[in-house]
Amino acid sequence: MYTMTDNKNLLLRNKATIVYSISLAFLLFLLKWLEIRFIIFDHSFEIYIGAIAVIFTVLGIWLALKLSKPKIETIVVEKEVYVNRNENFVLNASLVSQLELSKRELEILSLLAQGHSNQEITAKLFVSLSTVKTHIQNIFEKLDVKRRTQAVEKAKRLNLIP
Amino acid sequence: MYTMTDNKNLLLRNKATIVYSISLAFLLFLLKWLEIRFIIFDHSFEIYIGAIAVIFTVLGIWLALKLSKPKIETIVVEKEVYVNRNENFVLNASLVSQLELSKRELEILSLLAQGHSNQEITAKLFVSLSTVKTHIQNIFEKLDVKRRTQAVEKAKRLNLIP
DNA sequence: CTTATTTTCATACTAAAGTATGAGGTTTTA
DNA sequence: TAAAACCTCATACTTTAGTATGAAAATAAG
Repeated sequence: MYTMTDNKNLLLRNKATIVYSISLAFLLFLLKWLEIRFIIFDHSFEIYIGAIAVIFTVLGIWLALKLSKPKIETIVVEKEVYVNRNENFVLNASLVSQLELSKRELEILSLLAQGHSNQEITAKLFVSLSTVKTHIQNIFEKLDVKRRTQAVEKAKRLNLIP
Repeated sequence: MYTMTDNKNLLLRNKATIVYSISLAFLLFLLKWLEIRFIIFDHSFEIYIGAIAVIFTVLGIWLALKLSKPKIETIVVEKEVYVNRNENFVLNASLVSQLELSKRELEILSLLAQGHSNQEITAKLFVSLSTVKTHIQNIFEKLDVKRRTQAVEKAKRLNLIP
């Protein structure tokens, strides 16, 4: 099966070469034949050359059309998938990676969104207030926001948190 | 104006013809020149004809590439973009009435959810900072919350704001 | 028209959030 | 194994948010 496919590809790939070779052979034969007639009958030299020019131009055009590869144009169609806010939350993992948000940062972002204060977050995660503040600061930088309400709004909009 | 456009289209449409005509004229001149050299110096006839063939083949190829519109093969790629379904937000009017939230309060609640600071809200609504604070205070009481993040979370959960 | 509700605004104060800087320990990656 | 990334924590300070109280104007409802 594979051998069959290979053979088939070989023929297809070299089709133009084969065709041109055969055509050239035929045209050379034609040249010789016309040359003989020219020598014998001494017809107009210009007509002969003109015929050569036209014939080979046509051959060139035909060959170019066969050889040219179709230009591939890719169109990206954005298909909007509507997601109900909480039910079908799908994490935008690529964006999380792009923004370089760590697991801890996402965790804290979630707790912000749930309405917790910094002090409450310390109790939930068993860390100090300054740790929480540091994480929040990092989150703000990565999301390019100034306050927690902005962070939450943006994170939900971008599907970073449910 | 229309006449100008017509003239322009005429030139564009016949561009290939014009180019080919000029090229042919040039090549005929070249032929004549080569012919004269051929007659004078009596070089090989086959080389001369071969040169003609090659030249005109190249011309044909060049012409075809210019003439032919590249075959454009279009590949459509679907990319899924997750969009929150804000369109289907249905205000929980009965609950708004139950909680006795006024229009102004809902308005300010929305701006909170969008991530605005108090000062920013003053600018948007053309009221003073203490007005904003008073409204927010009233919102907190009616929603029984302690901070804006809680208010936003609860309001979205209860479909009070989009 | 009177009353109730809403909106507006101020003041003084406390609490929480946010900023900037520095440092050390742990885990992951190349 | 070294470097990078992540997590943790502290300190000092500024800014914003939140609280309590009071008052007046505007609008809506009875």
